[in-house]
Amino acid sequence: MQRYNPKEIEPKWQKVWDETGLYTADLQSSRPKYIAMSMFNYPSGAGIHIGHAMNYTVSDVKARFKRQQGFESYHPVGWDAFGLPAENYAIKSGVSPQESMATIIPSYHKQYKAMGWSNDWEKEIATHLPEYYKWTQWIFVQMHKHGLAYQDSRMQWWCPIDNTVLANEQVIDGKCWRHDSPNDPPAEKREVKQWFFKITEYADELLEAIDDLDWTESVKLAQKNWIGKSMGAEVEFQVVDSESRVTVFTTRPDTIYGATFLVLAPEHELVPRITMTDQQAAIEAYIQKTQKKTEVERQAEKEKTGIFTGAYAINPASGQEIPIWIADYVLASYGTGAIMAVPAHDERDHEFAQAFELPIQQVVASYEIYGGATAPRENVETIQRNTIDAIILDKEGKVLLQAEGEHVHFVGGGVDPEDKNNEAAVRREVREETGYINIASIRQVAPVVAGVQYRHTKQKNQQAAGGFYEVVLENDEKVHSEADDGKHTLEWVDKDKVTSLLTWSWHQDGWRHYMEGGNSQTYFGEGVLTNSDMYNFMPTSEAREKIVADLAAKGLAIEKVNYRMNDWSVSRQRYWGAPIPIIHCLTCGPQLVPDDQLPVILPELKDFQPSGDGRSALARAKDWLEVDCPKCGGKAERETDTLDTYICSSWYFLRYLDPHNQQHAFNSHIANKWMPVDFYNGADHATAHMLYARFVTRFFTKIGLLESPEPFKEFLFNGKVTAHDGRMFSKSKGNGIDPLEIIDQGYGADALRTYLMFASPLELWTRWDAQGVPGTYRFLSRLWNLVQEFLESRTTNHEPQVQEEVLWAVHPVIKKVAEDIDGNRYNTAIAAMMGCVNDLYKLKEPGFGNREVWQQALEAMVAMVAPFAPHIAEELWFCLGHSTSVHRDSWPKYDEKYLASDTATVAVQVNGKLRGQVEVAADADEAAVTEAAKASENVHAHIEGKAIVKTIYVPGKILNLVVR
RNA sequence: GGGCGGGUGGUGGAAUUGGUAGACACGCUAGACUCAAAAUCUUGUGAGCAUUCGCUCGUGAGGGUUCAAGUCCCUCCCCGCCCACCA
Repeated sequence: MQRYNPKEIEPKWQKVWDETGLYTADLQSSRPKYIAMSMFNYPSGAGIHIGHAMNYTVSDVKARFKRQQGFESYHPVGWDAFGLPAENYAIKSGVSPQESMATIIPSYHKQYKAMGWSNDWEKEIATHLPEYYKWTQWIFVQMHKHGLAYQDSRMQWWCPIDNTVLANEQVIDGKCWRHDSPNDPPAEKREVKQWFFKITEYADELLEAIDDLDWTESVKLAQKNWIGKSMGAEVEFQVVDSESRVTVFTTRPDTIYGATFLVLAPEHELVPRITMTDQQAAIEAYIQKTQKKTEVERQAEKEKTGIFTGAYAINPASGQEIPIWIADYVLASYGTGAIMAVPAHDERDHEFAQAFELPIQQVVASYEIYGGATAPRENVETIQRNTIDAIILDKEGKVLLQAEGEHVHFVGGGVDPEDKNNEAAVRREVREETGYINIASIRQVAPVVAGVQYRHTKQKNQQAAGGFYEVVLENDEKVHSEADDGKHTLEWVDKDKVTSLLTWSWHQDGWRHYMEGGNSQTYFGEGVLTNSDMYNFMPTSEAREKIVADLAAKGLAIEKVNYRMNDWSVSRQRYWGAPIPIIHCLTCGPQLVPDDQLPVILPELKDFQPSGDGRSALARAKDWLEVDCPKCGGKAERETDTLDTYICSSWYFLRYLDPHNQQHAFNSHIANKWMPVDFYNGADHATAHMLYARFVTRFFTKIGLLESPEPFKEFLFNGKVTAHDGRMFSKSKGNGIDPLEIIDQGYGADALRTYLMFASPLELWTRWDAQGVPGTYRFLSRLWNLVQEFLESRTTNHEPQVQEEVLWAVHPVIKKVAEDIDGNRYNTAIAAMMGCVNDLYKLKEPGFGNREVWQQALEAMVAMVAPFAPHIAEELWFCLGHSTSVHRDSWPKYDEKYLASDTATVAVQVNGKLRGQVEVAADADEAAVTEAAKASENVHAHIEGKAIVKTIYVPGKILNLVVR
């Protein structure tokens, strides 16, 4: 018998598939279409690594599965060839990126084929070829023509090593994404003229469509956070003694009465205008300091820094004059670059206020509707008042509680108009209720809490907002009080008794807050307003709208939606990218390169070093640079920026559908049939790339070239492969695993692929286990041997009933494997097939008597294993007598009659504990099963002498006898 | 700090969503084949007790609901990932 030898069969079939074009998709086919792909590959000299092996196998399995099911299945292949690494390599080695790609890409061909991926090589694309980037440039032109591309000067992240601008997402922890080791310098900020795509114009629709996507949930959430929509308002603050107004953005206009100061970002344009002369020097020094500060430093030091401008503004709600500060915790890039600080209700503002001893004013109170006897009543007048509650302590630390009927609470009461402040109210209330007059100290110890209740004494509902004050008595000297009149009683109690004695929950809360030493005036939740004039007791949600509306009527506010997402900066000051199709004319300004002159060919150079003035190496290509203006014919220069490679990858799936089209980026008719991509997967780029692809796709639908507004129907964010110790594989650690080496060791691509899909659920990270591939190799060998033994055996038996168990073993697995692959549960699909092979080993003991049954079973097994292990499957498929490939239209069908057995094994529990099993007919009723169970010896022992009080029967599964 | 995932044998992971916990695989154990080794095949493998039918415990910790909890509810602990001064 021939042994399983992947080294022999894998190259053999790879050659056959290649020559016959087995995986070439017919885009015009009348079959239902299916397109599965993994994220674009960036080719580098290192070749494919284990992460590639993982990613591309995931989509390959899906594509193969659908192809076997009869779909016209397309598994495309292409190269994201532009980008920094190839250029950096060129700078170092002098080998041009064009040349290195010309050798790297063919080496990838070999590796892809060795992995057995079912790519359609006829439709291969590469982004660095003029036939591709002509259309990348064309997209820029279309964006420009539709008003979505513009040039602007911006402070931009700048990598001091590459001398290039970085996108926000390319800055990680303050450093360039490619230079993030401890020794690398941080990214800087520089003013640079840039081209932008107005992705923010699509922010809302990109956000709204997320919910309906069949994507990994974490990625959907990441996209939402990335877009970062917040609803709020812009409010104007008049600067005192000045014409200027400061516009702030806030999501909490309801807290405006608590805005006790303003903060501007150091870069804010008003800073120089409103700075008082005596502060000027200090402020300039502060701005200098913050500009030098890197993101890393800003994040490391959490303490707030800032400086007072000397200027004041008027709070448009309260009319108070409040100081204007500058601080770097306010970002120039978000909102208006200025905030109203509400230290009582925002953690950052609170920190700042504490650091600089600025006033804190609580304006939102948590709110409670009291239950029980004091519940508010209907059709009763509601009055509103502020209250105080005093936690009175003597020198020993005992606490004074007041009892009134069934209620026990702290001493407290309303704040009367004659009380000039709350402290006066506390003093008055303590004297009136208790008679104590000598108070050592008073301090607010819990935030103001509001509530509504029914007051029997007044026969009205009362809304009250009150704070808790710690009152420490100096001595026990007292005067006549209400307590002496018998209105209520007073009692000194130990601190540990207080909680259990208090009858009002809000007093319990206040006490808890006090005992926890919680902050006395901050509250970050929702509630009702307090200290806010006519808005008092209004719920925060309502006040948000009302206050903005009232201020808007005076022209001082406007409702505003803000996004954290910024426009897409598409300029790169690099050589190795698609040139931006713009010509700068001194008289006419920037002009688009006319369509008939596309592509703007990237000239071949010898020196790829950026020109150092912030422009790319293209600035030195004089012949290329100098052109005539397409409008006036005068002297002009080409744009030297190239396009962000994210543009290349934002539409490549469309080019896959029409890779050789000379007239158009893609054919709309074909694209409308094939879009959206049915299955997409990857382990990176959850935000930027996916969002840009969605944006560009939506743009195409807007301009009428495409029907589907979303590019990816299903997206699986799969896990990565790490070393056995959980650390990332990396070249510097020298711990990489080379997939080709595994294959060459003799295990073959099939075993490797199967292991990667089996090791763990696709969405989890996999730790590389050196024993894993040998394990799946063993499984494939067993299948191989099973088929070979069957083919060599001579036994026959013509009775159809013989060995029908074989079908009972296989058909449920056919059902499960298809369901599991559809649901991306590849690991359990493989486990089910392994189990099935093990079952077949046992069933072959008496020989392969019923040849028809065995033929059917083995064909099904071979076909099911084919998406994971395509080579062995093809070999065995032909061995089993086929003359066409297993990889098309071979998926087995299961027969319902082999799914459910006519007998069932029922587990018998007594009082929920497993005590035995009984074999019964599948349709046996509860009584019959109970009878059978009672007859079972061990069950009998457990129920003997006891009464069965209840019986639960789950048909075919479990019988639970409850005894007493 | 915010958000999202998770904690199940020696290991990776199963468990039809409340119904026999540990499928499948790795590793380990014993045996067969072999002069021997590898490969292959056959055993056994959560812990403890009993080594005979069995019994007790067991899914991060503690409590609860239920005939029945890895799964549901409450309290707490730990780990991973992503985002992070976004007003």
